[in-house]
Amino acid sequence: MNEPPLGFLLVDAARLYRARIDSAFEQSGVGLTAGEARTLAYVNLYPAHRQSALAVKMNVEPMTLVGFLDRLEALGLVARETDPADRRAKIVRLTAAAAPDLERITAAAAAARQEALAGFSDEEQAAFRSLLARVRANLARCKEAP
Amino acid sequence: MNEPPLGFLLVDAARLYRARIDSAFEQSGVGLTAGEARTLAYVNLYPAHRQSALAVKMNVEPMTLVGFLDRLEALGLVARETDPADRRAKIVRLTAAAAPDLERITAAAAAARQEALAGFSDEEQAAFRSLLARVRANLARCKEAP
DNA sequence: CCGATATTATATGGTTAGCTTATTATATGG
DNA sequence: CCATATAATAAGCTAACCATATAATATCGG
Repeated sequence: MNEPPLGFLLVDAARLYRARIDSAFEQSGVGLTAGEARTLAYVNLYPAHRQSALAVKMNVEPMTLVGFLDRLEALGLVARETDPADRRAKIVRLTAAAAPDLERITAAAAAARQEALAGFSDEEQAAFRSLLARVRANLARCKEAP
Repeated sequence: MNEPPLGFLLVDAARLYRARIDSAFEQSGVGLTAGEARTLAYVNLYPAHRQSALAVKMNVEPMTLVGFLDRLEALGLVARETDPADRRAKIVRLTAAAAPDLERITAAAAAARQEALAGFSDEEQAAFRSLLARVRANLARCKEAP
């Protein structure tokens, strides 16, 4: 019996993962969607970056990021400060209020990850991570051709 | 330097993959989105199944499948036949017209896969596929708990 | 046989996460 | 100092999902 092609596995797995994350966040009382939480985590990971730089890190169009940041800012979890070196640009920072949410996000994400990787040895987890990172890099690179 | 967590890699990779597939389909003249093409490929993979069975295979809600099939049927690529054993149910089949499109879809998907897996050895490809299938199975299973 | 319950597909309507294109404000190079 | 580039954003679109409700049909208990 033929199996679904690899691309479908990837898209399916990602959709299920996102759904799992969404439900984990809903349960844990953090009022954030997967995309918002992802953005918050990236701001934490790359602090004091400009929006455009953050968008590059996230492999997302700047306009997509604007929406996420709008909501996070409205919730008081991030702040946009005008870059003193360039008044067009904005520097994105976490606020103090973000810390507890970030912690719950991290916990929920860890739970989801644990379920996704159930039955994986440490080596398998590392291998999966590394292969996935290479796939992502391949696809991100081939996006800059047109 | 910290790296983005695994879940984000997965979601990012899938988004980039879907975008890549969409552009490949657009270029190749097949007027299908990634979701529609995925559905068509699943119909090919699991022929003469009921919609509900197909939805299970695709890990999608029945209502999501309805939309995809509506469009594929309007394009004349699939047909819905009433199941003689149960007049509520419909059996989904490919039409003869689907063959060329299916071929172009397969080719476009293969091209995207090749880009995603650039630099992978055969062993790495197989490993990635197998790990991904396990992740998908884990997540699909843990979806039936609530 | 009959009524209650379950199942199959679907209509309706909403959400999330993206995108493109155009606009505004500010920088910067000639 | 003007032309062009860049940073964020506004506006509006699409795809891909989901949940809830409904109509038709099956099925099971009595």
